[in-house]
Order: sequence, then C-alpha cells, then structure tokens
Amino acid sequence: MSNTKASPLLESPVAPCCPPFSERPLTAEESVRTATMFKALGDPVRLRLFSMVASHEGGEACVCDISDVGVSQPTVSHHLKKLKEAGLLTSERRGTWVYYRVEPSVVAAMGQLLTPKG
Amino acid sequence: MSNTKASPLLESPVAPCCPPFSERPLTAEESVRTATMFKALGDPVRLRLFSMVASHEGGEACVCDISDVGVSQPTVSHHLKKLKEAGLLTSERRGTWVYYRVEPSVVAAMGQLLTPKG
DNA sequence: CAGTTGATTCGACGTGTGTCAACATAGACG
DNA sequence: CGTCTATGTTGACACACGTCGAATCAACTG
Repeated sequence: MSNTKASPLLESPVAPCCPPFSERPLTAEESVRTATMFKALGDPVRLRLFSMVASHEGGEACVCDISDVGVSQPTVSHHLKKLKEAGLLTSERRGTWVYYRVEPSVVAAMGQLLTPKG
Repeated sequence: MSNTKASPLLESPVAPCCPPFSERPLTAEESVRTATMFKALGDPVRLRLFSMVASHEGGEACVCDISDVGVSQPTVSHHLKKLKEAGLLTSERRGTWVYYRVEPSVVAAMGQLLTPKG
C-alpha cells in the first residue's frame, strides 16, 4: 500500500479531463470525477499540505517535513491519503521515510479547466 | 440580497490571492481563504452549475436555463448561493429572472495557483 | 532480538454538508 | 387587487467529513 500507484479513482490521470469551463458545460459524469479533485483541495489543511509538497525542493517532501500544520500526525496521514486518492499526490517509501510528490498532469488538467475564454 | 455584490468573504477579490503552489507554501490564513474557493467547486452539482454559467452565451445564464441538473430547485438555489458566497459567481435580477455570471478575476486567481513551475 | 522512531490504520465522536418538502418573497399580467 | 410563475429561504434529516487517541505496522539501531 506504500507503492507509487495508489489512485484507482482516475482511469487515465494524464489525459486532460475536460475542456475549459468557458467552452462547454460538464456532463454529470465529468462533474463527479472533476469535483473529486477540487474537493481534495477544499480543505485548508490539505491545501496547505499540497502547497508544501508542491513548493518543496526537488518536487518531493518527506512527511516529517510537512507534518507541522497544527493537527495530529494521524490526521496528516489521513489528508495525504485523500490527496493521493484524488490523484494529486503520489507516495514512495525510501527506507525510514515516505516521500510525497505532486502529479503534474492532474494539476495541469485542473488549471486548464480554469483557463479563461481566450 | 439580489444585488451584484454579495460576497463579503473575499476582501479584495481582484488581487491574486497567492503565488502558484510551486513557488511557496501557503500560510494558515491563506489556506483557509483559498480552500473556500476550491471547496465551492468540490461538489458535482455546483461544479456543473458553474460550468453551465461559464460556458453560456454572453457569459451569463438565467436560473431557468441551468436548473436541469437532477436535483430539486431549492437545492439548485442553495448551491448557487454557495458559489456566490465563495466569490465565484455574481447574480443580478432583471425582471422576472435572475441571471448569474462568473467572476473572472477569482477564477483566474485559482488558475494561477495551479500554474506549473515555469 | 529488543527497542526506538516514523507512519498508517482503527474506532469513535462532534460538526458540517447535501438534500428535500413546505413556506415565503418578488415580479408580471390580467 | 388577485393570481400565476420564478427564486429564495426555512426547518429537518441522513450522511459524509475532520479530528483525535490508541493500536498497529515498518524500518533503522544497538
């Protein structure tokens, strides 16, 4: 369970989910899948953990580096699991510590959705 | 309550909230404010309503045009209120119908957060 | 092997959220 | 003024979610 691939929620995580919001409305199915990603970033603790990983040097961060967010360590683990299930983070165990890194394609897909009309 | 400005949550909705996630981690306060916006899009129904408004011709949509999302009308109204409180939508009553339109600056700020390293 | 530290899982609790039915409000139209 | 249509609000309910303490698993160290 500590392997890199642990997100069965997204069938093809690399493919851009949908065109920008300004182009066409989402279908019911698309909205369910996409809302999962936005919901994952809809919690202050998760959002902060995600930004910590994203901005950490080397693009990855050990749990021990980002555990200081004001909640208990089990709660941190819980939120990291949620982010992993949403496809936004991947984890890898190297010896004692577990390292998390962002999934660039998924983040790019979210950013593409918010692209203005142009 | 049907005026265009109805979002006291964001002090300066135009100013970009924060630098991209890849630059520096969010502070506790920033994460709370930003998570509100992501959480607003974290529900399938809201996400679909938002995409319907964003993709509608003229950049605005009447409630009657977007009410067909599979939930009751009070629920639609509830979700539109949430989106308005998050600063993502604005509403205006013109005669019989109420029109919603997206707040481009807030959406752009969210997209900027997801901008990759470049 | 025992012991220590890091990280996840389990069980439980309180709060928040999505949903609806029923009611209330706003404007149009006769 | 009365009535009809279009939105929004209220109250209530079930469920999900965030949080923690305790227990469990994993890897390094003596």
